[in-house]
Amino acid sequence: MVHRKRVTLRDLAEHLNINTSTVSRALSEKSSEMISPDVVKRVRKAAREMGYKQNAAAYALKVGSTKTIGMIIPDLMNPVFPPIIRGIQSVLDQYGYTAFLAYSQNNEGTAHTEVERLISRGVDGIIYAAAFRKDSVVELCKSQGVPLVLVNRVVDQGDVDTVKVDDSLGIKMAVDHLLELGHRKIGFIAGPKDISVSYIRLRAFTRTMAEHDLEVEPHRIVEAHALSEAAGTQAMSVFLGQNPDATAVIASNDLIALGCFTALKQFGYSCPKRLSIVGFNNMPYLDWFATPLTTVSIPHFQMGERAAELLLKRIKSENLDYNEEVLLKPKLVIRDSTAPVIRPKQKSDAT
Amino acid sequence: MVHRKRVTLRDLAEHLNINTSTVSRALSEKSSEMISPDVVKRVRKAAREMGYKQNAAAYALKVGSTKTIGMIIPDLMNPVFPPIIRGIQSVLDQYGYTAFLAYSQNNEGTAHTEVERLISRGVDGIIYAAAFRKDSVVELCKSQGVPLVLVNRVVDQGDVDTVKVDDSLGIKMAVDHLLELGHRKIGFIAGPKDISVSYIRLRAFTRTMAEHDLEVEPHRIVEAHALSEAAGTQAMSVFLGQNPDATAVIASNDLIALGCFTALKQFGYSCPKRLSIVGFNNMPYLDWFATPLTTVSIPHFQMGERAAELLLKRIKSENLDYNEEVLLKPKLVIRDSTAPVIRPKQKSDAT
DNA sequence: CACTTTAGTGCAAACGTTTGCGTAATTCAA
DNA sequence: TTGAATTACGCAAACGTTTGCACTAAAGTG
Repeated sequence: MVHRKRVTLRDLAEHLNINTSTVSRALSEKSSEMISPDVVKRVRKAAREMGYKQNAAAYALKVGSTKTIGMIIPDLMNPVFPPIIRGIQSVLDQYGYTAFLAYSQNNEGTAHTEVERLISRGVDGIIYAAAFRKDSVVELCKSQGVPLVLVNRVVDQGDVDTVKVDDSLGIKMAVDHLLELGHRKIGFIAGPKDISVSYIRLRAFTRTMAEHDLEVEPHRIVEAHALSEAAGTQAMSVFLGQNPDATAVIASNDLIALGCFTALKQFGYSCPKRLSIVGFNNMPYLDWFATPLTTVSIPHFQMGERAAELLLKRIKSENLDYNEEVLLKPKLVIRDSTAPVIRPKQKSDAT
Repeated sequence: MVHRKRVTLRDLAEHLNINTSTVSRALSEKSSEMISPDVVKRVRKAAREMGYKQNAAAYALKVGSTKTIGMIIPDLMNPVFPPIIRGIQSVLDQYGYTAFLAYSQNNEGTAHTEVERLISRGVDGIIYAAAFRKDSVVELCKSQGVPLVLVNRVVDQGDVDTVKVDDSLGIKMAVDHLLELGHRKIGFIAGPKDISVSYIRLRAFTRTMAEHDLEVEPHRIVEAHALSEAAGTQAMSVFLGQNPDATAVIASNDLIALGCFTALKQFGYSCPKRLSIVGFNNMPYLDWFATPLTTVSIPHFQMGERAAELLLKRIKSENLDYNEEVLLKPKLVIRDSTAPVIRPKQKSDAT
């Protein structure tokens, strides 16, 4: 019994000998009060029995809203994003919205085309978790009148809704932690500086150090070409080459921090004995690692929730000019990759 | 410059002083050959300049195909699924399809309602990675005429397209590996038996053992109430309670295997010295773990690809009766959680 | 009782496409 | 040059909804 044909409003109407408009109104929560309670009851009963499902395409065409949104993340393989996505969807579900998922692959060009695809699909709004500091996507959305909220990564020009965590505070906590452990020669493995989080975290690092009257020399900072594991080991290799005396590094990212571990191993150094490492993001399963990573934790799920709430609000209000910023608090989770500094007996301890 | 109104076919037609049907045909790849090359060129140029984007809702309403599919997974937090999703989308992208993502939360009821939602959204097909052995979703899809392909988890009744890996072979490899290491007292932490993978893997375990003339007694098998970490430690606790002599266990799942680790720790046992563990799935980042898990690896990404290909094929052919099964090969990746058995000096070594 | 108001329902247009069919203009065969 | 075949395009219907408006019948008002 294959029902290739779905049951439509007209089918219901004919079956009940009433007009399709009455059926439509009876089914709608808001307009059902125009209709006599008795009819409403009969219509809904018939709808249930005959298995009526609203045709989303027809609705979208008529009303102009698809009840869908698009979300763009850099890469699903980065374990940071699944919780964010879940957060988004948890609130979307409550309002009958559904989400498309697309990837930027850390490339603004593909992000742009993906956004175009989503807009062409008629999404009511977009959550963008892959922004570059200078990003054409925000112009695109603005020109097309599509609500947009940025999450995690933000954009230099200020007039757009954003949900982010206080990266500066996070880095400050990391630095303070290392200082308390006695570290002074601290390095920073930054991410690409065209991504806001990389930039902000790096600046927060130097600023916090400065507040403690610690000058950070240029060779203490090296920039990874991506927020990835591979880029991390590459960057850490050059760092270790030019900083044999460093006792700790902060990585812009957990993935970069992992990369640091393998570079460390290649140099025959051990963590945390020879060098402490702290990451950023608190990705899942870190507790299981051989040397569990000290890292600053961000409220992934909550970020998703707030972003979705903000977007829905913006979709409703039709007021695109206003922009809001919600700032979430990070917190430091201390594990085994950081330890008190050991005063070297000699200047160099080439193992 | 907020363009709240999108440019439509009619806008193009009026601007060019031709009929909308001509515009439509000129833009379509297939029917553009009915139109003079000159007109086609002009239309496409104008479309580009005026920023025309096809209205997906209108197209869907008219043609009946939304060029979207739905995928249902148990839970995004399970690190096995992101690669599968990526695989699916990588082939979907090539054909202009987009995917909705929904979660069953390992509950057939919610899976059912999610599928209904997706169908109501007009998806052209569904990829279902969360099936139970007896699952109403396949009936639902069949009755609604919606193409369905199962991935990873399959269903008892046979007539539905599936992409799966040879679980039995995977377990056989795991058992053989343990036997080679000298293990004989091997346990199995099974998953819920209403999920095909749990059931099949368990059966493969007892069968393979039998092939080696090893009877497996009932107390050697305990069933976790879910394919999750928590369920794993719970099950492993009862296992250890009733099997003080066991030297190895196979877990139905990496997540369950992780749970086994913590149960082990609670008993003060060490892995692999006291007990070897092997998992299933080869989730990401296992290499980083304190004791890297020996596990059977499945081709996640490829599974996604094949599932998408199969679904697209089924969507095109309109032939719902036929069903196909693609079977992928697993392989064993040996890490540190398995080691040769140590012959106990005494019968009991209560630490 | 004659009237205005109100409640309940039907009619028809519209959303932006696609596509079968008709028709005018062009080409071809003879 | 004439008729048939072909090419290129326009006309209009249809997909399944929603919604402003018109209409009927009942209820309320004086």
